[in-house]
Amino acid sequence: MTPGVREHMQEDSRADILSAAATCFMERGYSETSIDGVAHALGATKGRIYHHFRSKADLFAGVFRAGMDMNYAAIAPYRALPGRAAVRWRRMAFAHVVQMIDTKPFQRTVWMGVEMHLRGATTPEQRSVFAELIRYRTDYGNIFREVIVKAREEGDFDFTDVSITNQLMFMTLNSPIFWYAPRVGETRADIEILADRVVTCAWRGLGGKEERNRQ
Amino acid sequence: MTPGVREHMQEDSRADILSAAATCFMERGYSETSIDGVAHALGATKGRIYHHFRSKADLFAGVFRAGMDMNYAAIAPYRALPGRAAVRWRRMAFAHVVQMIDTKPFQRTVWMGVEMHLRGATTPEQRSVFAELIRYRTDYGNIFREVIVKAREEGDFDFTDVSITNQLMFMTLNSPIFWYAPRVGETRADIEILADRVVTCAWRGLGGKEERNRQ
DNA sequence: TTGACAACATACTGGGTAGTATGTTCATCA
DNA sequence: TGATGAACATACTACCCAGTATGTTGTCAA
Repeated sequence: MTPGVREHMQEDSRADILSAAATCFMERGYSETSIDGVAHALGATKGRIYHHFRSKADLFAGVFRAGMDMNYAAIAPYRALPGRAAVRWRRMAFAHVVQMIDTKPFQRTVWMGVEMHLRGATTPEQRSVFAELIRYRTDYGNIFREVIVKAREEGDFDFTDVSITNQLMFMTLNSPIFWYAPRVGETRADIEILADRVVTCAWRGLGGKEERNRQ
Repeated sequence: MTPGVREHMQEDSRADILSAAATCFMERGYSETSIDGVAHALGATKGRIYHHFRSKADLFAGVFRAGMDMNYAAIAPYRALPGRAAVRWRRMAFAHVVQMIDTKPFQRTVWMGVEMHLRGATTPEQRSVFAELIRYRTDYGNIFREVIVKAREEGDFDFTDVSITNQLMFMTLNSPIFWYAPRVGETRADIEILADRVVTCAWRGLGGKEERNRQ
């Protein structure tokens, strides 16, 4: 077997662990999730996980980072769109909401990570790793922040306090991670309609003008 | 000492435990919170807590119920207001948001309780108690649901899907439990301005018309 | 003044789990 | 073809913590 393929297999194994861990973290929370539990979900044992991750916190950080990586990738195609910022915002917001639905276990883990960091539930040694992840996530938030400020300057949005507004906007855009559940026979189009409703709600909250071509 | 006073002292002791437990649950989450930790925060020991509550889950349920009790009490004065439903909604929503800020530790615990129930993180025996609390909370949500439906009928709100809209609305109204932090020198008026901004954002999300007398 | 009981504190036990130490297998490479 | 190391599995330990069992103190009622 070529070294390239071997390396790829290793990365696959890591990705499988991250995916299983994300699901476990979502379904049981951080401390209720045991390494044995994640291993069981994989049909493996602890050894496999501890071979790839130094600790439970390291595994958690891996899921967090993977989730944020996917978020950046999801909005990347729209960040540099020319034209009005409000239009750019709608594309980004829509991609973000769809992303929340598609990678819900990872996003729930990211959310938990932020909560844990805010209450300082990390050991000193992992503090720096965690702080970097939080910065990674804050930067992501600031991308949207800059866009809505620009859109306000261009007269398309209307709000007073930027910080609060950005918080409320993300609260709406992220909310599917809490209440979305796939319906039987649900198509891609159904999900997109759902996402559009969420985006429209956030759009209104930002003081965006009503558009005729949307329901 | 009169029996009345004794009983009152007991209730005081219970209330102190609930308050300390709410803070601990908020700061550390459910499983990271130890009974010893709550006792320590009270300057007491486990014995005191287990004298009033049968288990950790029972203590948690007590905090949950107390939080919801306070919520019902907060909106009670406005539920039967005559006039347009949209106006009634604004009063109720404002009272709700202020309540989220004032009793944040309890509300965070309620939130955690809902999450735990959704992922089934309860033992069978406590399942019925928990189910009743969830119903208590669902009923509270339905109060708002009925009001926004009425307001839509009266032409003041404009939205498509009631369930999603109610979810998104509560997401916005509840959000201060995640990002609110008291500022130095903050007055009651500052909090009310903050709450009004949140209510306005939710109002817009519901498709409410802009009002001139608000910023 | 003396039970009786409420309201705690103290001391102990058992189960679950993070982390570690040590095997085992198999592919690659010299 | 034997050495080497990656990629796991197995076995074990040490700790934390919920729950319990039992003591202690003060109050009230008779």
